Amino acid sequence: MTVQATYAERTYLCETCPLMVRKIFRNLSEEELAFMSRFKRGELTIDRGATVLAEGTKNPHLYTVLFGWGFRYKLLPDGRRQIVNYVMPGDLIGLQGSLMGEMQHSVEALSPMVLCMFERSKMLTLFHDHPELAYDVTWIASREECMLDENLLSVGRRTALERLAYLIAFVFERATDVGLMKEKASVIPITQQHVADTLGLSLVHTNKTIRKLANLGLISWSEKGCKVLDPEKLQELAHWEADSDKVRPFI
Amino acid sequence: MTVQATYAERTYLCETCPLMVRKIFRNLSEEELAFMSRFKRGELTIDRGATVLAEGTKNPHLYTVLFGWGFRYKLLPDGRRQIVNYVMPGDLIGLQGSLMGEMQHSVEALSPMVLCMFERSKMLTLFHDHPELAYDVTWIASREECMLDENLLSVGRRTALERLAYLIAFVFERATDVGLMKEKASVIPITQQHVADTLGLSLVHTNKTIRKLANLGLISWSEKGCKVLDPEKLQELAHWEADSDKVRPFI
DNA sequence: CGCTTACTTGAGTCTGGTCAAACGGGGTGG
DNA sequence: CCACCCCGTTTGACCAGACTCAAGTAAGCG
Repeated sequence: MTVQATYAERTYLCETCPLMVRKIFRNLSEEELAFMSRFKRGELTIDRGATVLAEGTKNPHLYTVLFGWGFRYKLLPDGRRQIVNYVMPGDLIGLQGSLMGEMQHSVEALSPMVLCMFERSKMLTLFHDHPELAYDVTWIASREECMLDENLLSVGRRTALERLAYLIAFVFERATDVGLMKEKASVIPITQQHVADTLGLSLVHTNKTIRKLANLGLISWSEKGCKVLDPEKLQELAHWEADSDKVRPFI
Repeated sequence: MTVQATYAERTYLCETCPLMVRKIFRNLSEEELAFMSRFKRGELTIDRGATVLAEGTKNPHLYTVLFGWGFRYKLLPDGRRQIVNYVMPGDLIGLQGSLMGEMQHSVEALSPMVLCMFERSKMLTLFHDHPELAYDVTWIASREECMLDENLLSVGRRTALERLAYLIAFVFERATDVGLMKEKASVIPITQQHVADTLGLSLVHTNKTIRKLANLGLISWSEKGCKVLDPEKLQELAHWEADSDKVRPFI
C-alpha cells in the first residue's frame, strides 16, 4: 500500500472554495467566510489507500472533503471489516473524535483526496461566534445519522440483490450531487471487496450478485470500479427513493 | 393496540428534572435551566405500543425522554421492519425531523413513557443564545451516530449469536447507566420479534439463538422480556467493550 | 517475465429462512 | 366460571441463500 500525505499550507482560499460552485451547497456570508478562513489550518492531500483517520487515535483535526472519494469503516478484533458509509466532497469527517475524544472508526481514501483541515479545539469558538455555522454542523451530523439509518435498514432487511442495488443507487446519487459523476465514463472507484464489506456479504457471494445485476444491464464492472447504467431501475429494485430537495450546508 | 397519549402542561420542572439526579448527566447552569424551562413546551405521556413520531410526517416538536423505553425503526414498503436503535431516558428524539423537515424514521414506546417536549422552531434561538447547549445537541447527535456505526458493524459482520450477545450487552449497558436496571428483577421489555427486527434475523432463528444464549446461562427470557444474567460474558462473546468514561450532556 | 491484485467460477457445506403446528398465559364475552 | 381467542414463544422439517475452499483468469507493474 503506497501511502503519501502532503500538508499544503493553503492552495484553496475559502473565498474561492471549490465546493461553493456546486449549487447544492448553501452560500456562506462574507463574515462566515472570513471566520472559516481563520478556522482553516491547511490542506491534506493523500493517495488512494491512505488512512485519513484511524480508529482508537486522538486526532487534533477535523476535515471537510474538497476532492475525491473515501470510506468510513470499523473493524472487529479478528479483522472482520464493516464499511459504514462513504465520504465525498462536502462531507465533514472527524466530528465524533472532535467531540468525544478517541475516534471510533477509520477513514481511508478511495482515490486521491484533498481535505480541508480544521483545528478541533476551535469548535467551541465556532459555536460561540457563529450560531448559524454551528447549526450547520449539527445539520450535517444529522444527515449522516439519516444515511446510517438507511444503511442499517439495507443491511438488516434487504436481500443481497436489493442491497447491492441500493448501495450503488445511493452512492451514485450522492456522487452525482457533488459532481463526481460528470463525465460519461465516470465510475465509482471501489473494489468488490469494498462492496462485500459494505453489504455484510462474502466476497464470493458479492461477486455473484454483481454478475446478476450486470446481467440485468443495470451496472457494469471494470478494473476501475463500477459504472452505473440505469439508476432509476436500481432505485426501483431497491425499493428506495432518492430525496431530491437539496441545498445543504457545508463546512 | 391500545394507544393513549396525555399532554401535561408541566409535571416536572426543569429545575428538578429527574435526569439531573443521575450522575452520568452533566449539570446545567442556573441560566441554562432558566432557558430550558422556557424552551420546554410540556410533557407527553404515552403507553406501550404508542407511536411517538412517525416516518414521513412533519412534527413541530422534539423530545427528550424522561422515563421509559422505546425504539426507533424504519420500514420497507412491503412491511419489512428494521429497528435502528433503542431510546432511553436522556435521549433526544426528533432532531432529524427538526433540522431536515420530514421524519425519516418512527419511534414507538416499549413501556409507558414520559417525554419532555420542545418546540422545534426554537432551535435556532437555542443555537444563538446558548452555544454550550448547542454544542451539547451536536454532541448528542454525534453519540447517536457512534451507536449506529456499532449497530451496523454488528448486523453486517457478527454471527447471529454474537449479534444477539452484543445487542443485549449494549442495551443493558445503556439502560444501567440511566437507572433502568435498578431492581434485581429488571428486564429489557422487548419481544423476540423486536430482537429479530433489530438483528436482521427471522423470528424463528432469533428464537433458536435466544435459546442457545439462555442455555449458556447468559440471559433468561420471560413474558416480560429479557433478563441479563452475565453482562461480562455477553460482551466477551460479542467482542465488544463498553466504554466507561461517562458524564454526558442532555437536553 | 514473474508477481501481485482483483475478479470469476464451481463444488460442497452450513447458517439462517420458510412453513407448519402446538403450547401457555392473560383477557374477554357468554 | 368456563370456553375461546390472541399473542408471544417454542419446536421440527425442509429449503435456499450465503459461506468456504479451491482453482483459474486477466490486467498492471517492477
